Amino acid sequence: MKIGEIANAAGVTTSRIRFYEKRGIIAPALRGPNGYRDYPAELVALLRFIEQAQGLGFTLSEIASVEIRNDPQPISGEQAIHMLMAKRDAVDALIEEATQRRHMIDALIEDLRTSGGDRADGAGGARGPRT
Amino acid sequence: MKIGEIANAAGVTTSRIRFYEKRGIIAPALRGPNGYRDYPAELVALLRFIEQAQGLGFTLSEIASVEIRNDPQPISGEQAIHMLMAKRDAVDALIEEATQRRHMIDALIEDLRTSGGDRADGAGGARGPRT
DNA sequence: CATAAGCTTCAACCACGGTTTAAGGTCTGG
DNA sequence: CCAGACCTTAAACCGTGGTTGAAGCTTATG
Repeated sequence: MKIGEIANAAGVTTSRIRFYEKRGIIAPALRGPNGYRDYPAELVALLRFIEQAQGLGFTLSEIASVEIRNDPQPISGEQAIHMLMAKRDAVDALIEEATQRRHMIDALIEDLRTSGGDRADGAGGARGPRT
Repeated sequence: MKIGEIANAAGVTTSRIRFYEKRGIIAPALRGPNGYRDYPAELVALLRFIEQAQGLGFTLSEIASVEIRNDPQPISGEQAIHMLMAKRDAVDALIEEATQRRHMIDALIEDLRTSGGDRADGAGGARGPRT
């Protein structure tokens, strides 16, 4: 798929895709004989994932660390497994952090509900009288 | 409390507090006869709330619009609750995505282990030639 | 009383995450 | 054949969320 098709399918701009590629957040595309990028259709899902993660406050570096790209040069099975396991750990870390964030959100909601709009700073605590 | 005390208690920099004040994210401080800012101790909790919310991907504008100050009119926690619930849904979606990714990584690792490290590519989504 | 620490304002600078613009090359349809 | 759509790179620009620095005033301490 050409960059415009991918961009259209994923709902992002072409400039954004090029930017991601330049930053190593997505794998460099294969190139046709005309120099045009040729992306796999799977990239659409990855781009959506990136948007999701960004919406949750993850930086592009964080996202890049949990994402796996097609390595240009095949590496030994040992290395590949090692790398994949590192990626898996990073994904686990992301899931854990996201789960914690979820809990934090729940707590904030509960706090707001019980305090009846009294104040919004309930979480994180420390509401002593002023010093 | 003077700005340095507040900053110390909340674990933020003084410049950040001045920045927030300038942007209207926090209320302007009272001033002593010397011109020094004098903040209520409650600001500490608010600053922590701001950090939390930022970590969840909220922009300062979003926070400012939802944040509840010492205003006479406590603006509805309704809004905040809706915002947080939407964010919670987004977090859930991300967790699901990440979990699927984790499974894909596991499958790849297994693949490499059983097939002797033939190929090191694949990811982002399905393996397979580009479409 | 001197000196450091802490406060003031204002302006310049920075990283991040892109978008926009310029100057092309390529491909498609009438 | 050629206009317009789509692709290329490189570099300039932008909003957000701050940090850093200069220059000066105040306050606390030996």
